Amino acid sequence: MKSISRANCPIRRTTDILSDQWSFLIVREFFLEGRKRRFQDLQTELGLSPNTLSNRLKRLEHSGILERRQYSDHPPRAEYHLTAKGEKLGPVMQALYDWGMQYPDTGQASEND
Amino acid sequence: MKSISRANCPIRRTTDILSDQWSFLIVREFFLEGRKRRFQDLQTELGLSPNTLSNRLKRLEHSGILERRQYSDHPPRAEYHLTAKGEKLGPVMQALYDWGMQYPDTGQASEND
DNA sequence: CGGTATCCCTATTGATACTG
DNA sequence: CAGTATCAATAGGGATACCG
Repeated sequence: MKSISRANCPIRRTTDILSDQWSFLIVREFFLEGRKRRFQDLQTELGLSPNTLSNRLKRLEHSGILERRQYSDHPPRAEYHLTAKGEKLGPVMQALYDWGMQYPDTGQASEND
Repeated sequence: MKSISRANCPIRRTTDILSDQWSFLIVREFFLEGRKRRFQDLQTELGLSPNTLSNRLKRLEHSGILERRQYSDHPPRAEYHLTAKGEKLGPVMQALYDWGMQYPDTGQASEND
């Protein structure tokens, strides 16, 4: 685990994409709730505003982690799913999960769902 | 890997602490550059402003990931080091690193160091 | 050296209303 | 349903100057 340049460090490349208030949690929904998620699902599950969600989704799509698939026009229905690249985030999510499980007292979130 | 409440999800607890522009990268320095880092080291290595660094450092300290140790007053010298809890972030850092290594094209950082 | 104190700017977010 | 548009609030961050 040794990087050459800080700007091009693999950890930095990863966190540049995912390290904000929502991205990890959005990806989390795919691992926890199912491989296909719809806009409304995610919004309800996470409780963020549609513009913010739209924004993150586009970024994740652009980064090749999610893929959008529209399968109906008239009642507009689209679903997002993890790409192979997105699936490979499994170990990352697992590691975040494991650490969080070891320290249940950490953090300040207290509201239910 | 199944959580009960979203607000109290282990992943969320972890990302609540670490998921911002700098925290992962600060922790990264301890894994990559050495277990003890000083304020100036980190600032130079990462290129962030002192107030921002100070802020993150306090948060990481408060979260029990880093510990501050002042070992001189007159020429003021302090060093930060990972706690046991901080060391346990190893798998997280490794996973972030591994994913980043698999997808070297991802991200947009292009400047050198 | 190891920070704090200011000032300021911009990106992110939320709330809300609206559209195809 | 799946978003986009708009507006306002605020937190994050940079630059800089300063202090013990």
